[in-house]
Amino acid sequence: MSTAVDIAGPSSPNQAHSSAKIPNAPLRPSLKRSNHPYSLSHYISTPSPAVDVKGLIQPSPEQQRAAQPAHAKPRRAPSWPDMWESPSGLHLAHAAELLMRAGLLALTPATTEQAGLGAPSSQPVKREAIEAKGDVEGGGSGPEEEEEDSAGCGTDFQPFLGAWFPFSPTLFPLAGFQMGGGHWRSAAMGAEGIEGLVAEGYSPGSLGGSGGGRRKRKRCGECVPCRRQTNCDQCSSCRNRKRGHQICKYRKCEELKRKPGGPGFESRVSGFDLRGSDFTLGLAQERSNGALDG
DNA sequence: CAAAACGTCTCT
DNA sequence: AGAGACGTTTTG
Repeated sequence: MSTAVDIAGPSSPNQAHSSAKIPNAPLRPSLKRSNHPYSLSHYISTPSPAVDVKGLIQPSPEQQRAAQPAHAKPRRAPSWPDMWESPSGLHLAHAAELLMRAGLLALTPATTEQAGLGAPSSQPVKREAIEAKGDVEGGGSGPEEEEEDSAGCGTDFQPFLGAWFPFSPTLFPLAGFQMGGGHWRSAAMGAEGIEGLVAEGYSPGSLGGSGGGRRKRKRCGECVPCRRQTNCDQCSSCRNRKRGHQICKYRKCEELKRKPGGPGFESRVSGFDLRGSDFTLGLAQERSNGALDG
């Protein structure tokens, strides 16, 4: 088992059968790409190891081993440290900063307004375009991929080293990234890739900006509910699926529960702490409650 | 086209 | 405020 979180709701007796017909994948299929060799509890209990740039670029054998637990099937470059794979993306901000310092990752400047920080329109960048290219690495999506589908973060992209890592939009402001406009730049990524990434983002219309009509937001893919894979079959949403048109209450994305631009939206970003994030703390709490397995 | 699920409205 | 119903959007 990997990081697939199957946090039972108040009761989930029918997980086995319900999971058979439940679309495990979050709405964004690209989330399937994420591959987390570690369980959630790993990230909860294990402090992020100090990583230096050198280790980032040329991971030590120890790091490689750490990224590849014995039971984990190697579905990506084994040289890629697990810091990219944190389901919460906590390692990522650290990594990004290190990369930036190392000059390996440069970002195009964007204003806060452009980035839409704290604004509901701060949309994750759609990744289908680059996924099509990057599927080479971890692309062997076997059936077991399902179990990790929702472990992805907001955005994956393939950096210069050729491996996927989850990319949470909320981390960009932390690491000095400006992402709202979809403008980020990898030193090793050509303009084509960048443009593809940006261009493939939500269309203005789908952003609800000028389109006018209401648009659907998408699951973040990284919150606890999103990571849950089975419907409880007992909540009102599950029981009333046909008429309710609603996802299981216990799978309802935390992000979508919030009103866009509502209270807490911005503070979650600015108040994000690399070690004590809402997500991590929440998981820790869940774990202490026995909701998460080891 | 069907299924899934988000957004909004209405009711309690 | 929460739940339910339904329109609508999105995806395969």
